[in-house]
Amino acid sequence: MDTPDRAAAQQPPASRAEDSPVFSFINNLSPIEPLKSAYNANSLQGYQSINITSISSIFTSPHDNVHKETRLAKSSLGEISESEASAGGSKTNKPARSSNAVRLFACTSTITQETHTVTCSDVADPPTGPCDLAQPAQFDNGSPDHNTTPCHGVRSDLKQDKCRKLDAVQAVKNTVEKRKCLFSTEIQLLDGGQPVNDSDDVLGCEWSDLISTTSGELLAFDSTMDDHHRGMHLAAKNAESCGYLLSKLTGDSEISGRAHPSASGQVYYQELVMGEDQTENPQIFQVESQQRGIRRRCLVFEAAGFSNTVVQKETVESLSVSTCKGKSHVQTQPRGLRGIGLHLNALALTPKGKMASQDHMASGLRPSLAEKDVHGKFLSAGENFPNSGGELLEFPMDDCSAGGFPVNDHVSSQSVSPQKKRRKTDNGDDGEACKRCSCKKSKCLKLYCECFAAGVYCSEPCSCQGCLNKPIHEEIVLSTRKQIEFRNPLAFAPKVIRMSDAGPETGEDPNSTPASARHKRGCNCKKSSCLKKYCECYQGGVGCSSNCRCESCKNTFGRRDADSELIEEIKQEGEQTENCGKEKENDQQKANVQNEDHPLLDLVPITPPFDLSSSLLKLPNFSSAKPPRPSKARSGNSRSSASKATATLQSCKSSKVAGSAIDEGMPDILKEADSPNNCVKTTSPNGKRVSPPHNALSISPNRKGGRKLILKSIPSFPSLMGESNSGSAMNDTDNTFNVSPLVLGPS
DNA sequence: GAGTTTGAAACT
DNA sequence: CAGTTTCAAACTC
Repeated sequence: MDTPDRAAAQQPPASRAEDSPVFSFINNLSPIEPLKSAYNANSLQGYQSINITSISSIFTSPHDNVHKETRLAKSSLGEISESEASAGGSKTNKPARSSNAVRLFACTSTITQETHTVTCSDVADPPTGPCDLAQPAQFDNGSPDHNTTPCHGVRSDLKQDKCRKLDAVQAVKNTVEKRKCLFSTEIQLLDGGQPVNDSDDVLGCEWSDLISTTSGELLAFDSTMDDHHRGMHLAAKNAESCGYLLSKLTGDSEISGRAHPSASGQVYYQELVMGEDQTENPQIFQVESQQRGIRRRCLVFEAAGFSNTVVQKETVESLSVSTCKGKSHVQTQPRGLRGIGLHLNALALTPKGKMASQDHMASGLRPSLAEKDVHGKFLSAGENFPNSGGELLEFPMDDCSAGGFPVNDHVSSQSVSPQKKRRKTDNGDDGEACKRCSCKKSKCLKLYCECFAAGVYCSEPCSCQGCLNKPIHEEIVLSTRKQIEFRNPLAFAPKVIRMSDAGPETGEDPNSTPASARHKRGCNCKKSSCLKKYCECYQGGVGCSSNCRCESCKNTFGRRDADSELIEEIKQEGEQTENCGKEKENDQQKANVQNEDHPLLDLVPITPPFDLSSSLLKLPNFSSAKPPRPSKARSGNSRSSASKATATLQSCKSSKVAGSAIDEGMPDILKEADSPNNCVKTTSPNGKRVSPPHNALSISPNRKGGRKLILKSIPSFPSLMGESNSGSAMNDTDNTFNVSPLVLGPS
């Protein structure tokens, strides 16, 4: 178990990898160089305003993250494998994990470490006990995906302050370390060639990602050779394990799968992680702090990260995989977990558009390596879903958001290839996808700002003035967010979740029915008749619900008026499944008719708030934050429907969704708050789609139509509130799911 | 591209 | 909690 860890820890940071033939070899290899340069340039541009050091730090972080993940994954795997061997094959062997985790940390620390002071040994020694889960989580943070799961994000934030000082130094060192990482990855590649071969898909993705990133890093950071050597050393060792791991990962996926099939499981893990994280070793925190760069990106990748964390938590193996979020994830991740985490705030942006189908991403193979990386990450998120292929959770992240996030993330933006953007546009409506905010007075620190609302930093595409929503002003951003969250816990909640067909273009699928926290509140349209983008419901592609206070609603995605009918339908479904009331067959029929009226509706389950997907989303949001308005909305016109819904809820729950999976696994949040809504929505006003159980399933890999569960938006920021709540984490699904795109800084 | 409209967010 | 103001997106020209 410990051997790997020890090796990492023991290895003198200064060990000379440079001398090693491998090192030289790697240096020579740089097929990917061009990409790097591109990245660099992009990143720089993105951060024009930022000083060089910051930029570098930022820039590095993302890459680092990527590397980390890859490394970690591999190394962790390798370790795991080793540990397993030593342990006698008990995969779950905690000690093993801890060791693995430790090792991973060591790697990460070396890679990302802002300062050499953070020694691998430090990391290496962290107490294994509770850390098992926590560690993985940490890695997740670091992971490119970034999910800055709320938990992580928070921590990291806290630590960030410390780290910031080091940032400048990091920038310089990052390059070195990155290089190390690269080396490690490459080495791994060399060593682990077999593994890669073993699972082309999964590994391939990882590799591609790794390569791209590594290559880029290598090119960019060659100068830092000295440090590299150290890194090399570690890397080399890691590589061995990694390669091993890679080979194993494919196999391990099964294990991961075992862990927590259900979404609830995911949540559970997160919570565990959260808790653990809190208790985690300071060392770990250091690592996290080091990774803060990653946090920034969180928005984009949070989802993925989330999934990653979960996965890791669930199974060590998954951890290793996390890096390769894309494919590897899918394979490795426990099914239950998939999807949930993903959503990003970035999604919030999506509303506008369009949910870019991320299938592409999932498919993962994009011409540009960079894209692959990014996509892979995204994909991973999406892939979380059980059926990577068939049903993916798509995160509607806008390219912009996702990619866009970018600037901060550098990686994202950089990595985001034109194709992505194109994709956005394709999916989306228009080029808008890329469009960003154009705030003038809000300084991009209010929800008016799409970027801010989405939990992403403003980037190049933005035309904002006096923007403070930048990594440089992270503290301000965080504090502002806190304030907003305090005011409205759901402020950053995901707007919509969507279930869509497996079809690659899900984004556009009329079928998909998003639900969003905001929609929970409902719109308040008066003149737009809910037929224009002014209407959030319409914008999100969801029907208005009982929560809406709109006037003369003509929402083509469904009306609240129809809610009652829909509800009834749901009831009927419930009956079908179980014994839900027969009460309103007629109503149901009516509902169906209405649905038919809207072509889109047919497929779409419509209502927002409460689809399975919504349940997923809810997880995060609901628990902690209750929508401020909901009461209002309910009280409003729709109330009747609402009451119905509630009434039906029980039946629905029991019968349908209740679904074993959800109820069981689902955190209370899912079950509770929206359950009624969920039922309703699942049924969808349209009437066509209905069975809630499916929804529940939707989360699960097997959704009926092979629909993808797409999270359009996820609460990017872990609600600060949530954090506090996290203590009661189990209950608060919100926390678990919320991944703060932006890392919450030290609160 | 400029101006108007709209509704959410923020403020009182 | 309600009403008003501010704001930026959406929309129109």
